[in-house]
Amino acid sequence: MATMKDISKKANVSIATVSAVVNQSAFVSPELTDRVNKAIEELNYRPNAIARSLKKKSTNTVGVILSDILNPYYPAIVKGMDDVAINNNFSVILCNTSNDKSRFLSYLDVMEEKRVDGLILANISTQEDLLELEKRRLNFVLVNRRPPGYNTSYVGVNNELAIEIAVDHFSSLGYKRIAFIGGNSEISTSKERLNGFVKGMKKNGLQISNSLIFQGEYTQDSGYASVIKMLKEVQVLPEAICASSDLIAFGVIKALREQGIQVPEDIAVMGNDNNHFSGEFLVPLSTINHPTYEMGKLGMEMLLQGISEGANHYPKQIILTPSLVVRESCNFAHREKVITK
Amino acid sequence: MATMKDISKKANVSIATVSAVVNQSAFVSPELTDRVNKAIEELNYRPNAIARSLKKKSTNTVGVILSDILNPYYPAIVKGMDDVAINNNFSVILCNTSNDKSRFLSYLDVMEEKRVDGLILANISTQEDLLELEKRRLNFVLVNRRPPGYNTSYVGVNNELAIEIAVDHFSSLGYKRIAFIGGNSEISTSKERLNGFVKGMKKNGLQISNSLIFQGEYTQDSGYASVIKMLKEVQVLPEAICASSDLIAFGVIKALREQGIQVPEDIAVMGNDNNHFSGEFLVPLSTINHPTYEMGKLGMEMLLQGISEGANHYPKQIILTPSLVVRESCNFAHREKVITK
DNA sequence: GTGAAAGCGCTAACAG
DNA sequence: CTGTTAGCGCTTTCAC
Repeated sequence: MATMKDISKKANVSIATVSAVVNQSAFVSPELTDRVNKAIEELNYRPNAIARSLKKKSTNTVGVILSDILNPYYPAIVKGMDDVAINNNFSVILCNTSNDKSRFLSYLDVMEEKRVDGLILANISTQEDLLELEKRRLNFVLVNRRPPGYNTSYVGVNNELAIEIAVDHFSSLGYKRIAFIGGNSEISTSKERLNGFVKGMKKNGLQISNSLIFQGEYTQDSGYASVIKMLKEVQVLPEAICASSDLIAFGVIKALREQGIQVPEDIAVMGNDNNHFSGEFLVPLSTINHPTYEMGKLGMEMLLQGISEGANHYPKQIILTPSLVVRESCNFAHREKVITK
Repeated sequence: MATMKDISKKANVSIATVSAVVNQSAFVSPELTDRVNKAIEELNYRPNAIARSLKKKSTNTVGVILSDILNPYYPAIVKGMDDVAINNNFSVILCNTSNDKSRFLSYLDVMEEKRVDGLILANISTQEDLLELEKRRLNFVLVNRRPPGYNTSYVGVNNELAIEIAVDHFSSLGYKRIAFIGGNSEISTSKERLNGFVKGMKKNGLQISNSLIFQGEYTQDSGYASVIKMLKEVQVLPEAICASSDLIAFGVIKALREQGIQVPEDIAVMGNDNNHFSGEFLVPLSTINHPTYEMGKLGMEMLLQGISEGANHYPKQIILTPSLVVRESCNFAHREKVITK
């Protein structure tokens, strides 16, 4: 493959001149520019970004690490990131850890060796992982999840508020006995959502029953399992269920229906995050919308800004505001009946 | 950041020796190995993959180009690719064209400049795009879509068979008047699926009515719009609708329901591709399963094999077989009634 | 077994 | 304005 040297020979100019026209980094007389461009054309020359990176000590590529691309929460985030990356001439290396810690660590190694200019991570919930990350000399911003107390570059949504809104909605509809079915308690978003539940219940003067709080995973199966568990353990069923994610809500509703419990007639259900398919679920899901595309977009913008500003960068956090989406899973006029087993 | 030179000084060995122990590319006495490793530890050294790439003329990274990460068909494909990439010490640069041709071209440029070792493309349907691709000196394999007549490295699913299976299923249930609602007719999978429809209808001795064949996009909105169009244009409604993708089927069912037409009681609907949420759609969708994860996995395996084998590589095509998934959207005992407007 | 040295393709002083 | 040159950090002969 042709190199600048080949071009310089062919065009009878110095290699520096070639570089200057390729990068438009200095004025070159129209005549020479022409000769160079012609040679480039003829030899089908492409600058070698690897060589340039070695010299410039920057790669114009960033890594994106997330835990599970199959979770429908992420594709929009990734799209947001990719859109701004390409607009700024950056490439993104995608790393899908599949929730595997050792895989996460090996991605970190690779990213460091490949000298990415920065990293966006959507999978950091613990101090431990953060420490691991900070060991590397990498620019980074966290997205969606964050360890407790973390207060530098981050963009996420107000998870606490999300569930508060959900509880408010339930309360305004007259529901009082409300269950919460959450995700993995290690994950920051999951904690924040549970906090939001507690806060919302208190705010509305509603009583919290510990027997109606469940934690599991951010999956449909987990939501399903939690309901089965609840049905077994609890004497008086809740009037409404607040799920920590739409995927969980899907599982919840599935389990309920299989047990002959109608949604929303018997029990109301709210989701959270506004999955692409929530509107067309077995029963159209009322939920809380999360601006995921924005999150990815802003995350990447923040990272690139950090990269270009270097030490002058002033770190910040952006917290996006979620909003209520009313559909059919909890619109039923509330009755006073209490369901017992 | 420490370099091999730093290590070599600190450990009092030559730079070549450092390289040898880092890469285990030659025997080094245990003593020197120790000294080197100690120095590496102390200086927190990380090999510079950029420099290595420049020298070795290979980057251990591949590009993946696809048209729309938001389409639920792709995440599993990407996961399959990423899984095998990491296992082989490769990174993947994700490129999401958003169906934008100029963006596709600029991705190609970038991939060439960044000297990726290969490319997987899931968005190539036309001769034109293929030509554009072949201009670059890049190893590549096509996945999912392919231009007519293309017969080198490819992995996809038997789209024709998929729809044939769907038609067979309808036929076995007694449905005769069947509509087909397809995607963009430019896209290879879309054509193949339409062919499968025609083939299946003929095979089952069923009459094809051109007024019952629609093309649009692989989206819910498009499926919705096609049904509205059909309802307006057609005198005698079909008994069953064969959708080219689940997303389309979602739109179809939504439109039908809004018009007061029950699925499957009034009209049966089959999807295609087995979207993650098809089982929990408003009406659980009977569909055809596509092994998407496998497709990504095999595609990446094929590419990496091609890369390592170089000119000795013997190109091939892998066609995965889809399978019927029966749920509720076309199980209704068929009645002889004909619906007219 | 280990070290010296050339060179991958490019950028950026620095001279002229 | 244009050319010369010294590296960027690493791999890889080729001597010793």
